[in-house]
Amino acid sequence: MQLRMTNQREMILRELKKSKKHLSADELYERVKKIMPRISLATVYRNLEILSDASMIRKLEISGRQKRFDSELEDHDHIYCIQCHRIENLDIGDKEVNLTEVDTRGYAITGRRLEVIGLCPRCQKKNSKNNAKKAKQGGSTMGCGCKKGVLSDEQKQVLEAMEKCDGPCASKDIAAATGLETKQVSCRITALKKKGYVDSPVRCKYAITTEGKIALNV
Amino acid sequence: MQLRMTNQREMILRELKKSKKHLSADELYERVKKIMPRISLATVYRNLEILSDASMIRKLEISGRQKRFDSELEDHDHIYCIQCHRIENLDIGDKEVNLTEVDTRGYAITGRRLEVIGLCPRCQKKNSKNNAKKAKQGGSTMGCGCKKGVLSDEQKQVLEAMEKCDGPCASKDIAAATGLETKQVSCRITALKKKGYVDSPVRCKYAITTEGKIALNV
DNA sequence: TAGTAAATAGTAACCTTTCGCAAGTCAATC
DNA sequence: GATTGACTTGCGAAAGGTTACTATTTACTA
Ligand SMILES: [Mn+2]
Ligand SMILES: [Mn+2]
Ligand SMILES: [Zn+2]
Ligand SMILES: [Zn+2]
Repeated sequence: MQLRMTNQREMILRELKKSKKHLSADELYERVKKIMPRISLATVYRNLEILSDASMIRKLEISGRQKRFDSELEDHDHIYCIQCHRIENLDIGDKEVNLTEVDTRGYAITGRRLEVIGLCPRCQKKNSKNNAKKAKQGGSTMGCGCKKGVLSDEQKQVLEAMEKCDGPCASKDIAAATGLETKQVSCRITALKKKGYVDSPVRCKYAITTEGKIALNV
Repeated sequence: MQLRMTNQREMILRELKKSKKHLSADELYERVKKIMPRISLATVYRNLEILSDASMIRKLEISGRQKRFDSELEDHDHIYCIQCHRIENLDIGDKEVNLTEVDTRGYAITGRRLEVIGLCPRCQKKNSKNNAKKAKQGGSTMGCGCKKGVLSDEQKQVLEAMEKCDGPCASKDIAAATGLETKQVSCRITALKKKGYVDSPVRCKYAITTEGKIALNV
């Protein structure tokens, strides 16, 4: 089994090296596609696998998320941000980590993986800003990690009713305004709160948030 | 937002603790289902997420594979097997890993994750047995990691033709016997070789392997 | 105890990754 | 130079794991 250096493979390797980042397969795919528009995502995956088997790149299997690939071969560890999932290199000396005396339970050790986890400087800044803002607003529940701001029709209906209403309103009011059942309104509000589009300044009273208004007008 | 201790949640927590293993969501689901047959897998996922957010359990997000959950809250690291993906606890003292002097690039450190990677004793044994067997057989390419031995109709056709033929035969012969095009036969042979059902004792000649015969008669 | 918020079951959708196939490319052999 | 087969690729489909949505039920609390 020998490797052939095809154009695709070469380009994938070159783009990964050029980026100097820890790219995921699809990020790399987007980059390579600009140069080879017909390349397939499967080819990118296949080659990243092959290249890392051949030790020409490194595969980073960090923390249950998307795999990332690293063109740097020298031994090094990584630090990553819990919030923005940025991954950066970390240089650690032999003194810091020394596993020679650890009881490895009969395992034949082939390597180790060390991740330092934290909040990157950018996210720290962002958070302190947001916190200041939130304190003024009275503490919305934003930033829950919901991936999408997509609204269902009924959610939109509820949100629209809430926008028209001035000041916090009860789910009963929304039900009356929309014609939906109270129970259903309650469900929609829960979902919207999770997305950060609605908050509850007073118990049992709800209001649309700034984010909610933005989401409505998209 | 407050937590309620529902029956489902309690059971999930109890079963995880009882197992003393690093279970995945679906493994836990199978266990809980025996006691609460109507529980939903989504409930298990939701609760594992909630419980780990509440620091009542730990989420292990190891190596880009399935998430696993750990009821042990004390700080400890893990060792895992590249082959069977078993995960075991690993006790490491403060002397072994000391990151206090590492340059963390401005990150606010919240934790670290150390995985030692290797081959577990069981897999070591299994491998040495298999290698001995392979050496005797003359080196078939089995054990490539293909997950399935499922044969497509055309693969089966090729394999059957190969079985009837005595001794190694060329892809041309198979093409003639099956009525398929030579190129297609070549493709099927490649796939079958990858599965370990065919090998090539002489260049350009192929024969069905023992595994191949077994697979045909399933 | 009534009323509200949180949780559930069931299912659909989602996202990342892998697979199978038909076709193409290339180097080694004839 | 033609043939052969190993290695690749693009494409489509599917697997596998996880999350989202919604009607309904349950736990809590005022
Ligand atoms: Mn790196
Ligand atoms: Mn553990
Ligand atoms: Zn960050
Ligand atoms: Zn193992």
